[in-house]
Amino acid sequence: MPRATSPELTNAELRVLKALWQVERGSVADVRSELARRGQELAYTTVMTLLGRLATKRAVLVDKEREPFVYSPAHRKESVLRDRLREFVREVFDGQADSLVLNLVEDETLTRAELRAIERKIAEAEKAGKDKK
Amino acid sequence: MPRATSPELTNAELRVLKALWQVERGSVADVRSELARRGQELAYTTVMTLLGRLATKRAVLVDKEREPFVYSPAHRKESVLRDRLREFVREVFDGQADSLVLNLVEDETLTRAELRAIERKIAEAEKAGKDKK
DNA sequence: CCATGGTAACTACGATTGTAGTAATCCTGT
DNA sequence: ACAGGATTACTACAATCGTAGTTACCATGG
Repeated sequence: MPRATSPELTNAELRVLKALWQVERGSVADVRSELARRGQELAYTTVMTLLGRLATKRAVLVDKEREPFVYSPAHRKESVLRDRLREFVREVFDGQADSLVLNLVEDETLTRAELRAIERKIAEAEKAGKDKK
Repeated sequence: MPRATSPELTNAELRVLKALWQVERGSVADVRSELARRGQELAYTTVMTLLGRLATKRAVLVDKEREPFVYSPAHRKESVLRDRLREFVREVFDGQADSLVLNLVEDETLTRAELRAIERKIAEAEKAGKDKK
């Protein structure tokens, strides 16, 4: 089955994409300063290389009409992260998402209170979406 | 802070390590057939290379006393997976584990029922461990 | 005793990753 | 009109990855 988004992104590419989601759309310079803001100092050309690779992978769109080129994410953050997550669950936890969550709780990355909060949030969302569906 | 286990493992290495956890300890040939059993056909030397790399990273121990060498995992599966998970949550979800779980639910990888099951399991475990602690 | 099959050590190799340099071009202010 | 900064295109390059071949050894069965 075709991936919802695009081929595998590397970590470096993902960091750039995250910066791009933040600025929504922008030039290499824009993305670069957003990265800097998050502590990722990269050479101008490095950012360009990464954005180029993302474009090749159809993960970002480039508007070349006017210079400097304007880059924008090709997919919503949620979709991309979800694909990543799916892949991770499959690769590392053999598809056992529940075992993954159990890990998070045992590790106290997630408290039981948070778990319950999540459950509540889902229940709400379900109720709210009932009629729309 | 020092990682609980070892330096980053690649996916190929992780697959080998999983096979090794399965057999608990064994020779290259043993690991290789376990991999085959799970649909991963690899050349004998490939498995050797991977086990060698795992040994270099201190992720497996090698007993060279007697040939064929006997390999065994250096850490429990749980620890290694947990490290991986931690890393993933940080890298991809910026540390927001709850957002990750929310994703799993929305994606229906996890049902709400499973969520509740997990919660119950945790509660039980907590109660059971109370006196031991 | 000697060939053969298993095993280990070392080498290989193209692809990808992360990071960046260089060359060429294009505005823009003086 | 030109120098300099911004911008893009192309190239680089060492490290790692995934996969495997080659060489050499050694024990065992015939």
